[in-house]
Amino acid sequence: MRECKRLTYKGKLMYTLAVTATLEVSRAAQLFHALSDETRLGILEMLRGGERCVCELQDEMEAAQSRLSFHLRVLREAGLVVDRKEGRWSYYSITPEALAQVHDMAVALQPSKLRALNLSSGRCCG
Amino acid sequence: MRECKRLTYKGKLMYTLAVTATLEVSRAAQLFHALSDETRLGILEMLRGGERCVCELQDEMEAAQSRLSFHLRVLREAGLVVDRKEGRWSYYSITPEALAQVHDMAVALQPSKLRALNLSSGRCCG
DNA sequence: CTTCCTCATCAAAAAATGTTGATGTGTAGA
DNA sequence: TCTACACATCAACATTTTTTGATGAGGAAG
Repeated sequence: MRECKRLTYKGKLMYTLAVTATLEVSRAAQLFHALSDETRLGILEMLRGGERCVCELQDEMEAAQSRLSFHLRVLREAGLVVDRKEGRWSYYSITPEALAQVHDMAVALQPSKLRALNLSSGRCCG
Repeated sequence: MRECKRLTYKGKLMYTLAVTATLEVSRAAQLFHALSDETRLGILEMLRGGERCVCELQDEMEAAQSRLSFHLRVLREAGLVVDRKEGRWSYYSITPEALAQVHDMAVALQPSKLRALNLSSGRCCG
């Protein structure tokens, strides 16, 4: 039947977000993948309280240092967190913009009937 | 320092969603994992237009039948889609509740400063 | 300089995930 | 009945992701 038209851009499948913004599927997959691990969700949960150094995360999460470092890298490469060096510590914190992008994607994923037509590109939930 | 208190329930780390709802991390990981693959996102994108049988997805996505079947199973097991048999066809469609749950999780993930205090447990974005 | 601490990175192994081609099951039509 | 179709499932393989322990870089303090 082939009646489903996929919106593409430079050969890449895109999602429409409201009227304006579009997000690449590869970016969506990257973000969702970064969120698909319990250790990383735990890290984000901790960071929701504010900046933390790796050793704090290490204590709290009971994870080996190299393991934590690995997951922090995944989160960093997805843009979900940033790090700041101070002395011999690395402090990690959440990138609100990336989490907002996750929210945008979640909205974009909703079945069309459920999506309001007048969604702005900004957050509507605070 | 250990000043980050994690909310737990029956030994499982939980997220607070607004005041009322809580979501298990393992469920969050499962949902995000299901969304972390471009093929699966493509399937969901197609299904946003409504119910499809596997062969339609197959044509559109240019994917082998067993590959599609594999990804549909991941989506089904995450509760994101349901299938309906009719004759020799299987029609898949989106489970709006699961996508709403994804949205809830995206909201729950936002850094606390950015979250409104009065979020209802329902969708606020339509 | 030497030592200790914090952390990133690496290589090897382990585990999980995805792909492929083959086989099986149920349905419909000849 | 026989054949073709739509789909699920399986086993083998390929690929990716995660874990582990070791090594190394850089800062701080003696």
